Amino acid sequence: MQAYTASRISLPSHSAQPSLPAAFGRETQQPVSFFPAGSEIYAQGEKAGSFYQVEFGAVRIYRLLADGRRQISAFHLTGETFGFEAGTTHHFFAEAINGTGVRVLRLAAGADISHQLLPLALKGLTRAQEHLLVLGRQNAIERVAAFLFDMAERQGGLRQVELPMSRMDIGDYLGLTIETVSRVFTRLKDKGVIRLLNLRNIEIVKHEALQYMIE
Amino acid sequence: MQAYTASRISLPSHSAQPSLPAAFGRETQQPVSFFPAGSEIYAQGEKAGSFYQVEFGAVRIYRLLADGRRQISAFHLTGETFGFEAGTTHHFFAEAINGTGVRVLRLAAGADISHQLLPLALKGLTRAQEHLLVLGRQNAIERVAAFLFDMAERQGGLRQVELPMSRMDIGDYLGLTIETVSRVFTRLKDKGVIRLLNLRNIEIVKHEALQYMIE
DNA sequence: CGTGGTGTTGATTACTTTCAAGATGTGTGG
DNA sequence: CCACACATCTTGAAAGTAATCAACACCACG
Repeated sequence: MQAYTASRISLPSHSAQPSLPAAFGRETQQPVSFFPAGSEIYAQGEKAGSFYQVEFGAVRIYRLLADGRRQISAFHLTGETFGFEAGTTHHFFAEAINGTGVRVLRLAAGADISHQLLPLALKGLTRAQEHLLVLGRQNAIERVAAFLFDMAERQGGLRQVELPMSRMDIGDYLGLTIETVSRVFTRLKDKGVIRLLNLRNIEIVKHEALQYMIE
Repeated sequence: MQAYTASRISLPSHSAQPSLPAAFGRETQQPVSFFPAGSEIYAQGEKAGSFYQVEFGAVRIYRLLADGRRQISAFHLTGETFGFEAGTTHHFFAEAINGTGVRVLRLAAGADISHQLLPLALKGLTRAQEHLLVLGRQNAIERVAAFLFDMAERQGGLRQVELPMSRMDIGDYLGLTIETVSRVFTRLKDKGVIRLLNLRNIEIVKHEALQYMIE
């Protein structure tokens, strides 16, 4: 059994203010905060009310069981938005996987941007529900295939895919152990479906084989 | 492996118009439609744009893999709302589990009720993410315990809990086979945690034991 | 060039599924 | 109201998949 305790590694430092998030008005503009690898963006139980846009890097959203088992419910890559939750407190943890730039968009009191948030929330809902199918009904190789397919798609559908997260993160996202994740990578490599360029970069050789695995 | 094909059993018939859904304005009022047990409310690929409130009965939301494996992502009981989705087409199937009354709330063109929908979408998102933890990181007995705990809570926290769905529905919700679900029910009964009043009604004898199982 | 963390591979164990048979429950028609 | 029939559920035995335990390899860092 793999176990964790949530740790606050360091505080973010503010940096420059690059590209404007297209979907939101100027009034919500905030500078970009930098979060070092492994640092906490928000914690379960903290007051919610902001949301966050990834400028660069990657973020994991997760929950813990009392005995330390961890389930990552989502990864967020550059350009993606996260952090909105029901109620006033966070139900999940958010951490930077690597050094990550995040634009914190604090909701002005009374500002009604629900018509902008709703599509994002619905997209997150659809994503979560699709992930339920993977965790509930697919085996190890299908889960990894679905993960790689999704990551490739979110990176523009290129052959080369970057995996900013560790095997342990992948395992905790797919409901598998790191050993099983590793074995499946090896199997996919031996089948010629993927090539392992290095630990964090893979090439999808047989895209259609991958797609076929996940239906 | 358990397999399904989605079937259209019958069409709904309109009936009386009881209680007003408190959260929504008069302009969205619609009569209650009755859906017989097993009938389809909407299908994957159909045009979305309405949402639905359960007046009585129960609904299952699910997805299918090409080979017939099914994952139920949610059950909806009396008073609950469902059907909002990202994009213009449904990604899921919705079926009445038993004879079910549903109020169909069609969105008037241009009507902006996103501020009413957002909390519902966020609640659904939180629910789905919590379910991810169950499917990804909990074993059979913990899954069933989490399910019973949730059902009890949604029915007012009473000792007696009604399970309107079959063992197969429960299995497809929890990512288990019907045999495993049945065995776990027996184990919980033998431990004195629950009593099986009949197939569709259980009594939670040791509420704290159930809670302890799911942390 | 060590050293600690991360990842891979192998052997064994454990849990859930699958296959199979029997029991229970429900609905229908006589 | 009872009897039959079909569907659903339960239980048992065997098989399969992933987890666990363990050792080793690789990589990044100081």
